[in-house]
Amino acid sequence: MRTQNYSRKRQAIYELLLSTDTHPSAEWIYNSLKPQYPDLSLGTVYRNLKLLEGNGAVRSVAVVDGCERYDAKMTRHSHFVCKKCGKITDVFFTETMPDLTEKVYIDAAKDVEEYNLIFYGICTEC
Amino acid sequence: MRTQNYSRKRQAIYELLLSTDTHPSAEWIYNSLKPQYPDLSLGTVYRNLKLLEGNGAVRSVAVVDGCERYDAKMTRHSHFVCKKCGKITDVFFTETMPDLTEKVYIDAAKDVEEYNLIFYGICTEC
DNA sequence: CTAAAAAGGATAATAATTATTGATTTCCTG
DNA sequence: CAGGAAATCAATAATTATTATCCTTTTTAG
Repeated sequence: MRTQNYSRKRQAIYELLLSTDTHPSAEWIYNSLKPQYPDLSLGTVYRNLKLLEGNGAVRSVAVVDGCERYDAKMTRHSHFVCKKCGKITDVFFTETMPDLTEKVYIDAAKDVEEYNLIFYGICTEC
Repeated sequence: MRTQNYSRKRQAIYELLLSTDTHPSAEWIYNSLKPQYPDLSLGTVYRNLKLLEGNGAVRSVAVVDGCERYDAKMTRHSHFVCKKCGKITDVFFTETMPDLTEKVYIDAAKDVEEYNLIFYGICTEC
C-alpha cells in the first residue's frame, strides 16, 4: 500500500492550484511549473488534473474559450467569468452559499450531487 | 436591407432547437436534419449555432463530454446534467427563478449580464 | 537493496470546432 | 422579371485542447 499520496509533480500541481486564485488552465499550470521542473510534460499536467478531480481534491469550474479551468478551493462558492478577457473570479454570497442541491426536486434525477453556478459579464479591467 | 432574417437552413436549425428538449449538440442537429436536407454541411450547423447564439436566439447551456449543447428556450431556467449518460433536462423552480444577477455584488465585475446554473448527478434512467 | 507498481516524458492520435475558398442562394432594386 | 451585391453554403483543410500510447524513470513496500 502506498502511504505517500502524491508524487512530486502531482504535489506541485496541486499546491500551485491551492496557492493561486486565477483558476488556471492546464497550460497555465504547465508554463508556471516548467522553470522549476524543466522536464515536466504537459500530458502530466492533464493527467494529474483529471486524477485530482477524480479524488475530489480539485474541480473544474468552467470552460472558457474552449479551455478547462480548475480550482482547488473546495468550499462552496461560485464564479464570475469575464466574457472579454476570460478572467475567473470567486463569488461569495454574504450569507453562506446555500446548498441548492437540497432545495431542488428534479423529476429526471435519481441523485443530485452538486451544482455549478457561473456568472458572466464584463470585469472591471475590461 | 434584408428583411428576411434566416436562410432556410438556419431556420430549420433554429426550429429544430425550438421543438426539442434534448439540448442537442451540433452533431445531433446535423444528423437530425440531414435526411430532410441532404446537402447540409456540419460546418453550417456550427456556424449558425454561433450566429444564433450571437443574436440571443439560442444559448449554450453546457459542455458535456467535450461537446457544446444548445437550447432555444430562453426563459430563465436551469439544467440537470446526468454525469453518466450526459442527458440534460430542464430544471424549473417552484417560484419563478430569481434573477440572481440582481442579487449579487461582484467586486471584479463591471457588469453582470447573466448566469448559468447547472446541477449534476445521476438520472433516473441510469 | 530489490522488485513491483506507479508515474512520467515524448510523441502520436483524437475529436470538436473554426477557417478557407469558391460556388450557390437570397432578395433588394429597378 | 432580371441584375447584382451581399449573404450563405458545401467541402475540406487547419486548428487546438485533450487523451492515449509506449517505453523509461521514479517511487515505495518489504
